[in-house]
This record gives sequence, structure tokens and C-alpha cells, in this order.
Amino acid sequence: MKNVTMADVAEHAKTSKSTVSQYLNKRYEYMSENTRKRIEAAIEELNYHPNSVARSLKQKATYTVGVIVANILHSFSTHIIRTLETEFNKQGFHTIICNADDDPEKERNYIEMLLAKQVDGLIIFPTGENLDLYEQMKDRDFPIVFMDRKVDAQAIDTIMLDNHKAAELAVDRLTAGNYRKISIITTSVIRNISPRIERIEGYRQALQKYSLPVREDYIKTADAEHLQDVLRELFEMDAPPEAILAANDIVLVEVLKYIKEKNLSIPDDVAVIGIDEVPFAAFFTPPITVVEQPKIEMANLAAELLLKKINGQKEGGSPTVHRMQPNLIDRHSC
Amino acid sequence: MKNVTMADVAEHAKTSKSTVSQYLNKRYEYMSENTRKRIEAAIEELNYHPNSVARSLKQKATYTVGVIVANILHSFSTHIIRTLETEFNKQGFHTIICNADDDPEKERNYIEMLLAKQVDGLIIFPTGENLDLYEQMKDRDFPIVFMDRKVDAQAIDTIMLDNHKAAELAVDRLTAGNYRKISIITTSVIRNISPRIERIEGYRQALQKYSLPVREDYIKTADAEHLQDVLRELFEMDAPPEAILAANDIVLVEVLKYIKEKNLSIPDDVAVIGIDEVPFAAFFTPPITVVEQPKIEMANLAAELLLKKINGQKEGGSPTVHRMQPNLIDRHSC
DNA sequence: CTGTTAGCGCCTTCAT
DNA sequence: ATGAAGGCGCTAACAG
Repeated sequence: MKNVTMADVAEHAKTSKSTVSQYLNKRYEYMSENTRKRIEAAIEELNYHPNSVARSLKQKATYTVGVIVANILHSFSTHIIRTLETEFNKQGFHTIICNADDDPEKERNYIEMLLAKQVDGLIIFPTGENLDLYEQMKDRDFPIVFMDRKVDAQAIDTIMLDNHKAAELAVDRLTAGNYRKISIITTSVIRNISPRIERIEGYRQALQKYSLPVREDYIKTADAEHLQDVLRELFEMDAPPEAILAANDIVLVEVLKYIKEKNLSIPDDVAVIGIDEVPFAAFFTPPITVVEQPKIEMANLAAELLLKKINGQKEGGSPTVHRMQPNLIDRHSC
Repeated sequence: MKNVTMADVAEHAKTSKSTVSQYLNKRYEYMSENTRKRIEAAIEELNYHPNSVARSLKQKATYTVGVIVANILHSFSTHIIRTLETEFNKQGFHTIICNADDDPEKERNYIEMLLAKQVDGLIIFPTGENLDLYEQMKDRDFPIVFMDRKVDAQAIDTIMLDNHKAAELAVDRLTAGNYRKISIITTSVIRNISPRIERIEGYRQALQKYSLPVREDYIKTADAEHLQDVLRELFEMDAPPEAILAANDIVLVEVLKYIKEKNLSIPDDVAVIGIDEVPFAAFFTPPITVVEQPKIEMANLAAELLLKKINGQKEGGSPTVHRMQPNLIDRHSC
């Protein structure tokens, strides 16, 4: 039961492979009504389906893009993936999803495997550690877009939130509510992951804007697994914070967990604000105020830029880092 | 700046393509220390990377599997995807993710495109509408595993929750809490999506077990967008339910939204139980009791079965539908 | 151990 | 309008 190939179709339709190929590529001008019909019939009868691997080998295009997310657990990532997949599908591209799990080694593997697979382009939430690879791709003009995180050494198109602004928005809201002892918590910052750094910077600058003291012991970073410890430290201080800025959804969840466990009340015992919208924010008790990222726009822009590169359109001297604006959703947790 | 190929490496190393190929496939027995070194050097120097499209064409294996989820918005789907991707990656397979969006046409397209791309296997959350395609694949012994939903007409390995049991567990818990007017809400059931049907069946049987009346007006189904209307109907009844069984996470979210809006209190005004664990359940006010699916196990089993099929191991007369057991997580919403 | 040869399934000049 | 021939990059006999 071997696979039916173009040759079989040609034979069946009493014509040649080339003509069948023409037919498949809809170049109907190059054939008579009659042969077309015969080919049609043969395809139908044999239940022929073109092999796109063979086609890709010849055409040097796979109509497949790779997406490597740093950590698929962030709801931000899954939303982005969803939108990207939809957009690429619209343009006839398949999407290979890879989860680097914040591990530079995995990222390196994925990049190499995807390149070996001849994907037409790549969207990466970069770990920032594989500079040599990024550089190679850049040098070869391989279509690539960075998402969410920037890599300083690289001049690669990058789509990022305006993280300073996001933190500022949060601090604005908090100070408006008369909270002065404001803590910020992010997930680990050891590898200098840019959005986390930037959010802390934004927080610092915003406090200064209001002439509020910046207390280093209010700035906490830790892995997801150690967030509870960090929270304990924070609340066992002599002057525990009155408000917490959770720098992403994972942190927010841990903060709310802690608060629930300790039976604290929001916002009376401690106010809470998050960066990243979460599905339960609106109907939580109390509803959680949050700074949201324009996820859809970000994903759409990423897809658009990548597709342009794939289609060989050199973008004019467009800016390399596209900063997207955050948006405050005011609810009742602060 | 053309691509460097095996031929270039061979030339550079003063040997032949076949030997280079041997080298790449680590069949070192077939070559001298010396040539090996030369090949190594040539590869390094030319920065050669094998083209896996060409290899796939020859070997008729792409080391890629496709996953078509019915609806990527269910947190169940994203968790499954995550685990599948991890497992497949461990075995050296890439994963193409597709979201059929509950649209049989999209599903058909994806299946056809993925087959054309010569993926080595497919995991599908089937819409249930493309019987001809399912059948073709089955007939060709193409490696395929269904997930979450069964298709009656097809004898294809399927991994499902024991949905009857899941509903029963929920009703057990509710009756134990002395709730007798129990409503069940699911998302739309028009296309006879098996888990939804089965959960309703399980609910019916469980009520009967307790000699509770089955009221048809307590059984509600609707699209996500119309869930709020359905909830309104329910609570405007003369005898509104005392407890709601939310048949999946999307329903649960809508139920909680409604309850918040109407300022009802859980469980005093209305008790709530969900099928599918959600990230916020534990620290919600009150914490939400939930019947959870063994997602990890389900995904692992799916990956394992598919890999076995891909590797040509005929499974013995194993059952076609694998039923996985749900688990009650008792919290305080009922 | 190494090289030669023949494809894998499709696309693409280039004759006819 | 149609077909023959060559090649995409790699693998797998089979000789030598």
C-alpha cells in the first residue's frame, strides 16, 4: 500500500508529471480543458495528496513558523500563542510551539532544531543567553522577531510592553489611594530578564516622582517556588508594606494565596495591584485592579512583522523595539 | 551566500557524501579516525547544519506530531498541550499546535495540511464531524489518538475522563451538604460533544441514586456568550437551584461572575462546584470545591500511546477508550 | 573503511 | 499545450 505520488496521477491521467505539477499550482493556462479534467479525475480516484515535504525541499519554504516561549505557564504566553496561531493560520502557515522553560539550553536546542527543519521564521521570547545564535540568524537575515524581552546586544525587532509605564501606572494608582509603603515583587531576576528589571526601574522612578522613599527591602524577587517565603519576610517586617505590586500573574496568584492563608483583607490590611490581566480578576472578592498588556495587538504586530520579513519586505528604518502601551483596569483591590 | 550542504562538507573534507552521512548518523565504525576528524573540522569550519527536510523526504519520517485541540481557551487544553509538548520533546519530536476553535471545517483543514506535511502522528480533540477523515486515517493505520472526546463511529484509541463518575462525585458532594435542588450547566451541546453529554447523564444518574427528582429546567446548556442569560433564567425561577454544578472551567467562570454581580454569597445563597481545576480555586472566597481531571496522566498516556503507534508497536487487544478517574478536591463552596 | 549509484516526490527550465 | 531531464539535500544499498 505505497503512497500515491504525482507519477501515479500522471500515469493514470495519461500525461506527464510536469503537467500534473502545473495543475496543482493552478497554472491552468498551460493545459487543455481535457487534460485538466483527466488529472482532476485521477486525483480524485487515487485519492492523491501532494507531499509537502518534497515540495518544501524544492521550494525552500516550509510554510511553518516556530514560536519559542520562555515559559508557557504565564497566561500572557498562552494568549499570545493563541493569537499568533490564528494569524499565521490565516496566512497559510503552521505554527510549531516550543516551551523553553526558561532554560537557555533548551532554547538553543529548539532554535537549532527549528532551523534544521527549515522553518520560514521564528518568534522567540528570548532567554537572552544564546547571543551567538541570535547573531547568526541576524547576520543571515533570517526572519525573526523577539517578544516580551529584549536582548541588549542585538538589533532584532522586538515587541515589548512599555514596562516602565506599566509600573508607573500601578504606582500612580496606589499613591492615589494614599498608600505610601509600596512593595514590588517579581519572579527571579538573576538572568536580567528585561521586563522584570524594567518594571522595578519604573517602580523606583514612580516612587521618586512622588518623593516617596525607595526602600530596598520592599523590592523582592524570587522563583515561583520561593515566593511564599518572600511574602512571609515582607509581612514579618517592622513596617510591612501597605500595598503590593505583583509584577506578573504568577506573582499575583502567590500573593493572593498568601493573603487568603493569613486571612488578611484586601485592601484594608494590604492593597494589591497586578501587572497582567488574569481571568478571575473581575469577580474576585474584591475585584483586583490590574495593569493589562495589549496582548492581542502585540501578537498581531509580531505576526505581521514576521510575515513581512518572510515575504522579503525590508522594513524601512523602523524602530527596532516596539513599545506597546499598558492600560489600567481599575477595580477594588486598592 | 548559498546554503552549505553535505556535498560541500564532503568536498572540504576530501571524502564522499555517504561518509559524511555516516558521520552524521554516528556510524563511526565505518570510518577511520582520520576521516572523522576531517569531517568534524569541515563541519565546524563551514558551519554546516543538516537539512531535515531533505532527510525527512528520504526517511519518510518528520519527527513531528500534530496536536489539534478543539478549543484552546479551556485551561484543560493548555495544560494538556504543555505536557504533550514536554513529552514529545523528550523523545525528539516537535509539536505543531492547531486550534480548531470548535469548527469542523478548520479541523478538516488542519488534518489535511498536517497529513500533507507528513507528520508522524496526530492527537486530536475531535469535533466529531469529519468521520470520513477519521476513517481514512484509521484504515491506513496512521498513528492517531483522540483526546477528551469520543467519536462513536470510530474505533480509535481515545483518552477520556470518566465523566459519569466526575458528575457523580460532584452530586455526591452536593447531597452530602444537603443541597437537593441541584442545577447543572454546560456549554453548548448541539454537536453532541461527548464529555458534556456524559456529564449530564452522570448528573441524572446520580440524582436518581439519591431518589432526587430530575428537573429538566435545572439542566442548562448554552454557548459561552449566552451563559449569563441562562443564569438569569435559572435564578428567576420560582424555585431557583440551591447548588450549581459547573460542568467545565468556562462555565465556572461565568457562574462566579454572575454570582458576584448579583451579590450572592457562596455557599449560603447558592453552592457551587466545578468540574476542572482552576488556578484560583484554592484562594477564592470561598475556596471552590472542584472535581479535577488527571491532566498530566492523561497527556502522558496520550503521548505514550501515540509514540508506541509511531514506533510501530501494535498494542495488544487493549481497550479503545481509556477512562481516567476524576478526583474531588474538597474546599468550601458547598 | 570508502565511494558510487540510485532514488525520496516535487518543481522548473527547456525543447518539442 | 506537453513532456523529458535535472536537481533540491540526504540516505542506503552495494561495490570495491
